[in-house]
Amino acid sequence: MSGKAGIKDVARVAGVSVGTVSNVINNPELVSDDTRGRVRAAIAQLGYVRSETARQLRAGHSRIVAMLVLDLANPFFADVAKGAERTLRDVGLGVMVCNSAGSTADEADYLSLFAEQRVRGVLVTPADTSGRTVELLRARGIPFVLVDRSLPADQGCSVSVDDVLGGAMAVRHLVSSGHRRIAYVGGPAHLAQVRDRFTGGLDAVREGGLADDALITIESDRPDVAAGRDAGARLLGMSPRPTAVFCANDLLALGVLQSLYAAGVRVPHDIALVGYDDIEFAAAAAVPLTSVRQPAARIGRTAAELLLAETEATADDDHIHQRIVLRPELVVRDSSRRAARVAD
Amino acid sequence: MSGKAGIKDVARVAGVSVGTVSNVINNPELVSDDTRGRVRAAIAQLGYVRSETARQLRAGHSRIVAMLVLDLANPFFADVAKGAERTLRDVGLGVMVCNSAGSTADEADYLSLFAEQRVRGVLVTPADTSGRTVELLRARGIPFVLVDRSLPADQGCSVSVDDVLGGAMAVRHLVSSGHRRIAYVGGPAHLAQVRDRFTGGLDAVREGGLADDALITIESDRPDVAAGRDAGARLLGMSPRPTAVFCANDLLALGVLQSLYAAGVRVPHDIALVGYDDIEFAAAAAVPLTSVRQPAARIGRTAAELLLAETEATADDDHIHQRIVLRPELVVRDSSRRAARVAD
DNA sequence: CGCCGAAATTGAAACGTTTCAGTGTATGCC
DNA sequence: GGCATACACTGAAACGTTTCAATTTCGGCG
Repeated sequence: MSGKAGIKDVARVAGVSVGTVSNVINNPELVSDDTRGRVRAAIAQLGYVRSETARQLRAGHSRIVAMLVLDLANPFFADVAKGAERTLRDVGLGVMVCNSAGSTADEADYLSLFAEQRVRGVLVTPADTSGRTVELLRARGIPFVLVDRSLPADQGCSVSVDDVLGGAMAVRHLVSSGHRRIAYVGGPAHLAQVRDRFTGGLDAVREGGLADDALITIESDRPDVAAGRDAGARLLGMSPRPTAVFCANDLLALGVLQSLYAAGVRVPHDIALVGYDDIEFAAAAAVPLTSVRQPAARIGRTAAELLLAETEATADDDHIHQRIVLRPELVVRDSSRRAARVAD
Repeated sequence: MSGKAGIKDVARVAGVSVGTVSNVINNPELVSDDTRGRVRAAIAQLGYVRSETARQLRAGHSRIVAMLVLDLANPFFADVAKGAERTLRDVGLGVMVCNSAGSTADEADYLSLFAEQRVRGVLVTPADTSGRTVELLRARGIPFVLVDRSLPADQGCSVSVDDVLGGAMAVRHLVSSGHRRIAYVGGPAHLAQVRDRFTGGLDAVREGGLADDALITIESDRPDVAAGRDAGARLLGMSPRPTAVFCANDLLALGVLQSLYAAGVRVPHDIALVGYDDIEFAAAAAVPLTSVRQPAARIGRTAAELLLAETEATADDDHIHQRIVLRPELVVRDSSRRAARVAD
C-alpha cells in the first residue's frame, strides 16, 4: 500500500486532477485552502512519496551532486566532504560520495555512472593525472569543480590550497625558532604537492639568510605512516643530525615520531617536528603535532558554492570559471615548542 | 551535442527503431551482427549515454544503494563503507554514502531523500535509538540492513560485532599478562556498546579468579581524544594506581596515552594500554596500540550481501532476516607487551 | 509453388512526474 | 445585464527508456 501510490491515486482520492496535486506540492499558493487541505489529507492517507525519478526525467537532470575522492578513509577528504555536504543540502541537493581509491579505472567507472545518473555536477579530486578526467567531464557537459587540485581558470573551476605558502610557513616557523639544519620528509617527488611544499620551505630558508642546504630532503616512496617510520630511521643515522623535521603530511610525521620515540629521542627537546594537513590525529599524537592546517571544510564549502554558481548559470558563457587558492594556517603545538621557547 | 542525444536520435542515425537500439544495449544476442554494428557506430558517433533516470522510472526502483553512517570522519565507518562499496559495485549497483553526523533530524531528512530517490535499499547505523528509523523504513517498504547495531531477527537484517566478547578478549589478555588492577575507560554509559564491552571485561576478570573490583570504571562523557586526556589525568591521580587500562575505543586510548606521555609515565613499562576498534592510527601511535579489531570491511561486505539477498527475494516471505554477529580480533602491539614478557 | 516457423525488427504503451494552454466560475465595473 | 478580469482547476503532452505483441523477412520443406 505504501510504496505504490502515485500522484494519480492521490488525485483520485482527493477528487481533483493530477495537475492540482502537483501544484499543491510545488506551488501551494496557487491552490485554494479547501482543495489544498483535501489533497494533503489524501497524501497522508496514502503515504504518498513523490518519485524523484520521474521528476528528474522531466527536468532533465537530477538533484544529486557526486563527489569523487581519492580516499574516503583519509580524514582530510572526509572533512572536505562534510563541508560540501552541508552547503549542498542547504539548497536541497543530495550528495553522493564515492571513493576512487586512487584507481584510474574506478574513477572512469564512476564517471560513467555519474553521466548515466545525469548528476547535477561533480566535485572531484582526480586520480588520473593526465587530464583525461577533466576532458571527459567537459566533453560530456557535466559541470565540475576540482578539489584540492588547481586548474588554469579557462579550463574550469578549482579550489586548492597554496602549498608553497604552507611549506614556507612551516619552515619559517622552524627557522625563526633557531633551527639551522632542517630535514624535509617528502612523499613521491612526482606529486606537485610534495614539490610545492619543498619549494616553499626553500623560500623560507633563503628568507632566513641560510644556505639552500640547510633544508635536507629525505625522500619517501609513499605518504604514509610506515614510510614515515623508515624516514625516521634514516634521520637518526644522519650526522650531523638535523634539529628539526618538516614532513609533507601528518602521516609521515606520525611515523617519524614513532621512530624517534622508540629510539628515545625526545620531541621537541631533541628534535622539533612539523607535519602537514592537521588531521584530527595530529592533535591526538603522544606529542601534539605542530601542523599546517588545510581548511578542509572550507575547501568543501567553496567547491560546492562554485559548482552551484556554474550550475545556475543559464547561458554557457555567463559563467566565469574561477581558480580559488586558499591560505593554509600554521597550528603550533608541543612538537615544535621547546626551540621556540629557547629562542624567545 | 553530447548531453542531448537520446535513444531516438540513435535510432534515426542508425536507421532502425528505438526498440532495436534498446535491444543492442540490453540484449545484444537478439540483434543481427550487421544491425548491431550500425547501432554501435551511431552510439559512438553521437556520444549517446543512456539515461539511468528514464530506465529507473520504468523499472520502478533505482540502481543505487544508500549508506547512512554516524560519522564519515570516523575511520571505522570509512572502512565499512569501502567494504560495502566493493561488493555492491561488483553487481553493478552504485553506493551513495551519506553522513547523519549523529543527528536524528538529518537522519530523517536523508530517509526522505532515499524514499524519493526510490533507492534499492539502505545500509544504516541509526542515530535514532528509539527504533523509529527502522519502523519508518519498514513502513515504506524499503529494504534495509542495520550496520554495527543488532536487531531481533524477526524485525530485519543486522550485522554487528560481539562487543561482550571483544571486551572479554581485551581484559583476558591483560589478566593473563599478570595485571590485577585494571581501569576501564568508557564513553557515556547509556551506549550499549560501552556497557557490553564492560560486561565482557568483567567476565574475563571473574574467569581469572579476581574480584569484580579488579576492574575499575573511569567514566568519560564523550568517546573522543579530549575525554581520553581527562581520563588519563584522573587515572594518574588514583592510588593505588592501576597497572593497565582498557579503553572503550581507540580515541580514548590515544588521549590516555597523551596524558601518560606528558606525565612521563611509560607505556607499557609503567602502565599497559589496550584500545578498541583498531583504527588505522592505533598502529601509528607513538607506542603502537594493542586494540580489539572490528572487522570493518567485513561488516560492510556482509551487510551488502544481506541487502542483496533481501532485494532479490521475489516474494515478501521468501526472505528470512538474519542477525549476524561477527567476532572481533585482538591485535597485540607494543602498548601491552612488556607485562606479557614479564609474565611469561 | 505455396506454406510454415524462426529470426529480426517494429511501434506503441507504460512508467510518474511537470507544465501549460485551456475551461469554467465567481467578482467587480460600467 | 453584459463584459472584462482574476482565480481555481483540468487534462493531455512530454521527458527517455523498456517491454511486448505484432509484423516483416527469409530459408527450407512438402
